[in-house]
Amino acid sequence: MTLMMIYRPLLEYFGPQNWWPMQRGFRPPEWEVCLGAVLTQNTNWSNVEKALSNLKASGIISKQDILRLGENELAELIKPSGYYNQKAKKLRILASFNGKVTRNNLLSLWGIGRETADSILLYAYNKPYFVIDAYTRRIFSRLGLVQKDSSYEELRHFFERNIPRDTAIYKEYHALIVELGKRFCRKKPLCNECPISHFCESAPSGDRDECRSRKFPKHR
DNA sequence: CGCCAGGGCCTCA
DNA sequence: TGAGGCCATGGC
Repeated sequence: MTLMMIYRPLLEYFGPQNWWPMQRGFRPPEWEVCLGAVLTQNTNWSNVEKALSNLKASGIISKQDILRLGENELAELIKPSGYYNQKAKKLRILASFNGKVTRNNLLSLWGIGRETADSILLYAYNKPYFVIDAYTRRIFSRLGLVQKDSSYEELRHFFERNIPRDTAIYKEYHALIVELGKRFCRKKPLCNECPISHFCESAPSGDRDECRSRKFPKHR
């Protein structure tokens, strides 16, 4: 079993997710992707949309707009996204960053951890970093392809080694993982309706392929 | 009402 | 280097 053998049925089942538009010739505004990447930390995207529409309704879009605003006023506008005091601080720090956009430079900023950094690098700057989140860890450990306690960097390298180095695929795959996690591979999984249960070690045995070759060694 | 969502930081071993 | 506590709103 390969990672692309899982990608294909997910794409067929859910269709292209089109998170941040990824067509040729179109780049989403980098700063707007950064806004979303911070606001969505441990938060439902529908709450992020409320925060983003508050910002837009107030004409607050650009980095300069964010920095012109006081931290408390910014916090008030992004309140629906939760953790609004922390996120207001994080956004001001990120908005004032003017250095070269590298992973290490992003990680050096307070409030930007591995997942947020990789989301920004991939979706805003089109750099081939695979984004790992809680769904990724849950889904692929249930599938039996990785260990539950693998570190972030171990998981990221595992995906980057086993997927074609194509940012369009990275973007789509991560979005599909999130969709599968929300719809089927929940904390209490809905294996009976899951489109990839036949690949899964954790699914009830009736839904599973009993005779399949394991192409990957268990990831440590 | 409880649970959880596209995390990250700090503290304390 | 990892577990646990903290940050917080809104939808179901």
